[in-house]
Amino acid sequence: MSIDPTLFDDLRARNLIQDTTDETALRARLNESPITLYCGFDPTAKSLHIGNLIPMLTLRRFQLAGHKVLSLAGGATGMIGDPSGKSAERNILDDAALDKNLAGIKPQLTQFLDFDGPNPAELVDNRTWIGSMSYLDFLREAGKYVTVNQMVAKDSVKARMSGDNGISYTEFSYMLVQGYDFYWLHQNMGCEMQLGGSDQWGNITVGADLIRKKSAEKAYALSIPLLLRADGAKYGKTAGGETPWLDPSMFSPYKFYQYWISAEDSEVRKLLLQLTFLSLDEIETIVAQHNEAPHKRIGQKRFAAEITETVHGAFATKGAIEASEVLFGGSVATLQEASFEMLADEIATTKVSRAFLDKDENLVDLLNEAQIVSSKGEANRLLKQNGVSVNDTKVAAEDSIQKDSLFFDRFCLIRKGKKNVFLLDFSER
RNA sequence: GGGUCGGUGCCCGAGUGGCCAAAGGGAUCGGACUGUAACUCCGCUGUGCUUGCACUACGUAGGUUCAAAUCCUACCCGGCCCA
Repeated sequence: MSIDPTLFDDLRARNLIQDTTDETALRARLNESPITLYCGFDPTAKSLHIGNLIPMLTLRRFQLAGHKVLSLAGGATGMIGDPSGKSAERNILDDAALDKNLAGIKPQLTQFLDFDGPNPAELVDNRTWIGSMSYLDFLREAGKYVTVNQMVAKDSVKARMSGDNGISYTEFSYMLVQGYDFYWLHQNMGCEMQLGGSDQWGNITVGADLIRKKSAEKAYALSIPLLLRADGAKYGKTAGGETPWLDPSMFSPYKFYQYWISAEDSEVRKLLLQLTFLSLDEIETIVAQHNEAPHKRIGQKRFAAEITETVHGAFATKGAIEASEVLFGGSVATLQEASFEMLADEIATTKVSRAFLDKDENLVDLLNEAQIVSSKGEANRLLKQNGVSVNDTKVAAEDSIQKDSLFFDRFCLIRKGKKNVFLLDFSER
């Protein structure tokens, strides 16, 4: 397998490099022969989310360039909780939750990398080496080589020491565990480099130092800028506080696509660069087209399509795009029954009993029943504020949905606000 | 272990016996504008219903009182200082 010598410059151009250790040496090393590198992901939930996408896809860039990549599931580190970027102590997950999360995350860790072929990636779990290690061994093997002085100096720790909540010894130890991972992978799998978000920098360098001290060998670190929105908020939450998960059963491809469609103009270029595999030239062309006519939102559409395809595949992406076009372009009234069925797969659909149809002023109950609102009070408020429409007609609390307002005697489209669309299915007799 | 300060709604934070479902700010949510933007402006934001009342809520459990977020007791949790 030959190495792509342009990798480093490409990463730079895409703004995927925040910090590196010894850039000159790293460049030389990357072009000399395939390097083994790893990036870790802790099982804090049963799915990864979009915040994990950049490191994941960067790992893929390395693999495509001919390097050997290791994807690490943090079965051990996940038990502790990384204090980086956190203002308060985290709850420790119990074993059952952890196992469940690991089971959900492992397939996602393999999804973006190639595990067959001439240069297969490997999936490792740090529980296999840390899990069985005794505390005393760990203190002797890892703890002896790192001073508390350095650890306390890390930003992630400093922030917590000066905050109101303090930091537990457990979380304080996190960086040491992660550092030992790097060392172990270096000794046992020839891993020379660790990749991570810029919030991981402190943790990563602990590992590199450990390798240097214990084995007197060189290890490299590369951190990636955190994916931030223009307003400085982290990507990884929707406006409503929902997390855009990668698991389609937790965050549908339609929602995923919509999430990116509403990205800001100023973000388009960055997103294309960091998260797609389009060439730099192609990206500049798209950005130029976009800037000529921002209202057409060429950039958002292209990016959303690319990233949705990467994460959810071509088929799901097609469905998400079609649903979006119907809901935000076309007219619902002209849809065929088959189109409704397609929509039902893409957006939130609730089966509702036809018994509701016999009542007047049934809207509040229906909204509540379909869990479009979390309380009847909220339903009333939304209706009063003109925030609900049925089949694209604004409705009030006194209105109702009756049989003759259904499409094909079964479907009814409800909008809450501008962007939240729900389909009610009255097909049960 | 001792001392001390603190724990209020999604978050920050005011409130020290009734006028408290709890000021103010942030955030979310809805509306207008628009490009399914940004900016700006407006409005809402515990639950239930018979819309005025009831219920639930100020760390937890008791108590005092006609009345408690507010006072008392015990406990739990956190910060800081001392040992």
